Amino acid sequence: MIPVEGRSTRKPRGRGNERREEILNAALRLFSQSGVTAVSTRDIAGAVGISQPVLYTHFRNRDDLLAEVTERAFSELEQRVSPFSIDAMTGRAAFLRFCRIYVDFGLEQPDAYRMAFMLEKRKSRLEALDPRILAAGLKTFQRFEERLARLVSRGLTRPGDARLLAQTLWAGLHGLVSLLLARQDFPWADRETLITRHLDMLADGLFQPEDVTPRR
Amino acid sequence: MIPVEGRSTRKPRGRGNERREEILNAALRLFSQSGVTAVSTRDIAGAVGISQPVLYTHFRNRDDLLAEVTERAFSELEQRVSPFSIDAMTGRAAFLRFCRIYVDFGLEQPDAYRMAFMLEKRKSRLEALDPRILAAGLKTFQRFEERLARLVSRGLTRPGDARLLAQTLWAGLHGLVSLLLARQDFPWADRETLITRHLDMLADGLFQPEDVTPRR
DNA sequence: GAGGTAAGCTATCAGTGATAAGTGACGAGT
DNA sequence: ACTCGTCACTTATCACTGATAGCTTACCTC
Repeated sequence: MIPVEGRSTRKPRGRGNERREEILNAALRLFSQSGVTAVSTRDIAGAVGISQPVLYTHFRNRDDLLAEVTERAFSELEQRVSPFSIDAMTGRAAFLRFCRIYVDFGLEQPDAYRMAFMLEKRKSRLEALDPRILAAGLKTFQRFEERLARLVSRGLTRPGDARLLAQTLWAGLHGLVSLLLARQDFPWADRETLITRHLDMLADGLFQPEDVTPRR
Repeated sequence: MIPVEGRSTRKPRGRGNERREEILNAALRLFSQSGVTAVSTRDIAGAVGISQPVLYTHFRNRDDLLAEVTERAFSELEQRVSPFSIDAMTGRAAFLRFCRIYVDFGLEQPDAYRMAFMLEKRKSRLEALDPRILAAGLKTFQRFEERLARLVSRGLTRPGDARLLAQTLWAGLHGLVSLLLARQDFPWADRETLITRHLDMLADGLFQPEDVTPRR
C-alpha cells in the first residue's frame, strides 16, 4: 500500500537509538498521512528502510510505538499551553484563548488527539489502553481543570464545583473537535464561525449571566 | 476467543433469510458484549453455528454487516424520538427531555452510537465509511436540527442561525456521550449529576439569559 | 587479527477478512 | 418415481496483519 523505500545502511555500534528516532519520525509521518489504522508495521519498516521485525527490538509491540508517538505529540501541546500560567486566567478572554489552543491542537494533530481521547482499544474487554496514552489525555485535562479552578476560586465564574464544571466544559470542547475530526464530510458551517460560537456558548455556560455575549 | 457453539442444522430451501436474521442477532450480541473491534467474522459464524464464508452469502463484507446492525439500532432511536413531535418543542424543558433521549440512547447502545458518530474507517484514505452508517448519524442530527429550528423560529431562544446553533449544541451533546463511552475509567463525577449539569449548560447557551438556571 | 556483540536479517507463526470451488440435500417438473 | 437444478453450506486457500525464533553479519575493542 505504501511504497517501500530503499534499504537503509546499518547503524554503527552504539548508535542504534538513531534508528529508534527514525522509526518514530516515519511512524508519525505515515500516521498523519494515512491515518493510524491504515499504517502497518511493514509500512513503517519499509519507510525507514529496514525489515519489519527490527521494530520489535525498539518497541515492545505496535501499541507501544503508538503510545510513544502520542506522548511526543502531547508534549508539544504541553509546550503550547505552558505560556498560559494559571495566574493568567483573568477572565472570559483568557478562558477563550486557552480553549482555542486545545481546539487548534486537536485539529492540527488529529492522530495524537484521536489516540488520547477517541481511541478505544479493546481486542479483549480485559485489555486496557496503554497507560501512557491515558496519562497524556489525563494530564491535558488536568491543565484545563487547574486553570478553571483558579477562575472559579477567584469568583469570576458562576459558583459551582470546579471539577464538575471542568468535566462538562471539557466534554463540550471535545465534542466539537472529535466530531470535526471524525466526520469531515459532514456539511459543517464555516469552521471558524463554528469554533468561535461554540467556545462562546461554553463561556456563556461558565461565566455570570451579565457577562453573556449578546448574539447577532 | 469466543467459544464456538455447535453446528446449526441446515435451513430448508427458501428460508435462508432466517439465517440472515440469526447472523444479525448474533453479531449485535457479540458486538455489545466484546466491542465491535474484538469480534471477528469467525466469532460470529461460530456463534450462529455455521462456517465463516456463509456470512458472505448474506452480506457483501464485514462492514456491510456492521452497517446493517447500526441501522437497526438507530431505527430504535427513531422510535424513541418519534413521540416528540416538532410541535412539542415548547421551551427549555422540552429541549432538555429531547436531549436526554439522545444521551440515554448513546449510553445504552454504545456500539451503534460509536459506529454512527465515532468510528472512522480508513483502510486507505480514499475508502469512505459506509453511507448507511453516515446516513443514520445524519438523520439523527436532522431530527435534532428540525426541532431546534422550531424553537428558534418561535422566538423562544436567543436569535441565531438555527443550523449553526444545532451543530454547536449537538457537538456539546456528543462530547459528553462519546467521552463517557471512550473513557469509562476516567474519574468522572457522578454520572447523573454530570449529565444534568451538562444539559443545563447547553440549554443556557441556547435560551435567553433570563431563563438561565441559577447554580447552587 | 580475533572475538564478542549490537544490529539486522529471513523464515515462520497464528489470526484476520475474503474468495474459489466443490458437495449435497431438497423440491419442482415430468 | 426419478431426474436435475439450485439453494445452503462446506473445505481449502489467499493475501495481509502483528509478532516471535533463530541465524548472520559487520563493527569495535582488545
